[in-house]
Amino acid sequence: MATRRRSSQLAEQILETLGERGYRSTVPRRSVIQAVAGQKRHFTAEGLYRQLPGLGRATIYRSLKILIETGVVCRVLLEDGELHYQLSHRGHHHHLLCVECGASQDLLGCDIESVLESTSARHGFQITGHWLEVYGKCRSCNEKEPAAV
Amino acid sequence: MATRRRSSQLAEQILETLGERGYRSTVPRRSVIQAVAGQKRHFTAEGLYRQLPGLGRATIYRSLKILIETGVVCRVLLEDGELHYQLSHRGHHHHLLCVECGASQDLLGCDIESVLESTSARHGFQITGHWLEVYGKCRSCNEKEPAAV
DNA sequence: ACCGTAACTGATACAAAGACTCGTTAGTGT
DNA sequence: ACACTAACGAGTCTTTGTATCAGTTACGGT
Repeated sequence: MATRRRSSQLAEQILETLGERGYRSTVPRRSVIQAVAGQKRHFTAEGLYRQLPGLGRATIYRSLKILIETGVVCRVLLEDGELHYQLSHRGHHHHLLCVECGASQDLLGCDIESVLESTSARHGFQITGHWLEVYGKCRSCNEKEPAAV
Repeated sequence: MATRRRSSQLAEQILETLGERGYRSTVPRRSVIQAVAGQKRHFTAEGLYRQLPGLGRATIYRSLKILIETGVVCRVLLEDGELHYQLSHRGHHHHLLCVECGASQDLLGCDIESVLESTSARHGFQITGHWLEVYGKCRSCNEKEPAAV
């Protein structure tokens, strides 16, 4: 199956990145990476833990922490305040989160930064970072169930 | 002291708003509102709890929940993922959070919405909401400690 | 002023998410 | 092959918040 091979390749790649940073390639770590690489949407640490019986909770959280530091995974804030995780290929970016199906896509071609920059300057505020999540309905959910308005 | 009177007035006003919604004016509730109205920056539920000995944790959380529902208080997401609370006079708005002093001001005159709208449309995405927090240094912190670059 | 009742309260237990500790195991460079 | 140390798992602890429940209190109606 193509998807499976793709996620294995990704896992391989992630492992290599960690190797470059001096992290060891251990059996549990590889399981976590494999699982993360196979996620189609955002996931929780607890979900991973349940998906990987035999691994300790601490290992899950430790691995996840490393992956976040490395930039392989990023955090996603759900509308209700819940914190999830998600694969992140790029550097800084934002998410379009579908509230129906839970899918998420990266928001590209968005120059939020410049808008923020200029508006904040008016407040005498010097921006160092920001966090943006966008919620709504993705294309396929829109088509499935056309706008009720 | 002017500040004190202003926060009392605010507390009075909040209480009135709750009254209109059918919420009772109880002693513990008034304490919470008084405390919230006196906060200068974002705060945590646990912080309130510590500030108000004699009140039960459940009461703090319940009151806070009501205040959020009523729109008196809004949630603020810190850069590290911590969730704080903050007075909120307006409806929907965003925050400029100072990472030095913890001050926060509302981001006004920002038409993020329209930028998001048009960008997301390109993805076939129909926006229903979003969450934006901006981090940086506020005017006074900038002046105190001029840019190191 | 009193009463009935529904809202509210605090103590306590519970739950979820995650950090910490520590003795053991296992990658990795030499 | 060995030694050094990162990483492991089990378990405990903390933080943040919710659920339960018996007792209390605000408040509209008389």
